[in-house]
Amino acid sequence: MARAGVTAERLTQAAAELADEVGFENVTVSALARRFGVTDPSLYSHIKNAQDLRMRLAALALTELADRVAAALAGRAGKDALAAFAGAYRDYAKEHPGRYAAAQIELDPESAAAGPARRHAEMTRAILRAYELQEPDQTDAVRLLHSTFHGYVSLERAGGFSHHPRDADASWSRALDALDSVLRNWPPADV
Amino acid sequence: MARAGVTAERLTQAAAELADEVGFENVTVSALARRFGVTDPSLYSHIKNAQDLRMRLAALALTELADRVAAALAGRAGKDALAAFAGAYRDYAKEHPGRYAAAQIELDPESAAAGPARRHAEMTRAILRAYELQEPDQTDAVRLLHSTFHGYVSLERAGGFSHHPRDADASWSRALDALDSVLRNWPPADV
DNA sequence: CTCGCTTACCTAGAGGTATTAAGTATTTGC
DNA sequence: GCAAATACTTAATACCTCTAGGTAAGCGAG
Repeated sequence: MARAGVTAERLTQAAAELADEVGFENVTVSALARRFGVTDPSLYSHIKNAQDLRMRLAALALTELADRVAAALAGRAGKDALAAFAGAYRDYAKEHPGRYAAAQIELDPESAAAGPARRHAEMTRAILRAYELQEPDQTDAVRLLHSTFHGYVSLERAGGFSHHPRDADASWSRALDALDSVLRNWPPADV
Repeated sequence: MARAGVTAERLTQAAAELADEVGFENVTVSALARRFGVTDPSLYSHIKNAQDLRMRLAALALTELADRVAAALAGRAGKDALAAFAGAYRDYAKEHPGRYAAAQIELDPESAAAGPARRHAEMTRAILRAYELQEPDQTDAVRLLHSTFHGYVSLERAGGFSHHPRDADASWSRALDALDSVLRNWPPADV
């Protein structure tokens, strides 16, 4: 009996493909073992448990997403950078819905802060450079941007915009206009 | 053997309590049956299947959330209304994390459009009345508001803001300032 | 009041997933 | 070419979902 050559990396990669095909919630240890032609318990030599698998998948997705955003951001500033970040973010979610869903799970504090999550925060701060915001406004703006991007993509994916004729792309574009406007003219507290 | 008096309504209510206690993903038919002191199959007289139960729970949560928001919105306009809506929304998510998670699942198009989902859209439009936006700007603004609220609450619940000293309440307050500012001065397309 | 219908609930069981324990086979390093 | 490490196996437990078929409790009509 030849070995299947399973490693944690190949498992995570396969889990990512599976997630995009059947949805994150249907990524199971069993389905993954089936895909590799081995029995379920075989996978426990490589992963701790199902939760560990999901966290590895989340880390993969966050890293891929950060790579995309970083590439899109290169050489841009101001609204250009804002649109590039947002576009890369939204496109990734559309192309890889399962991975995007995985990226939303709460990963344990240590690995989250250490790993890819901090890259996202740093890149969002990079966008803001051109807008010249000082702390704590910068942190507030990072949170606002992240919330809007994630919220929009999240609602769009859940079908929240599909029952209305207005094009989701158009609304997205206007949302970016609005964010740019608010960043250029960041309001003082309690207007 | 006395009857337990299970009905679809009591099941849904219990499922909501269970969701807040153990998380939406841990709301199972078995756990619910246990809570009512009956066997698992007994519940299938009242609900179609596990998915049906989740959808009833989602509908309950959406209705409760809409009720809260409607109450908060009464007699307010402009930024006052904006803050009231946002506060009710965020508070509900904090008090009832399981129900809030349930409210995010994709329910089938018919029941979604017919039921509570449309109430949310209508109330968000009510906020905008004072800002006097015309279509399609109004739809774009509705989507922006919803995205921001949902995104912020979602990231906050996932612990996205916990690794930074800046208070999540303060950032939230500034986000509302920013949204108010952008609504009062809605930018034309492609600034 | 009791007969019979409806409905709530049960037992039995099949099928899927997660996980541990303990064993066999395969590869690798010396 | 052997020993140690590791990949993978079967076996078994536990939980969850759901169907089929049966029992019993409550209710309306005679």
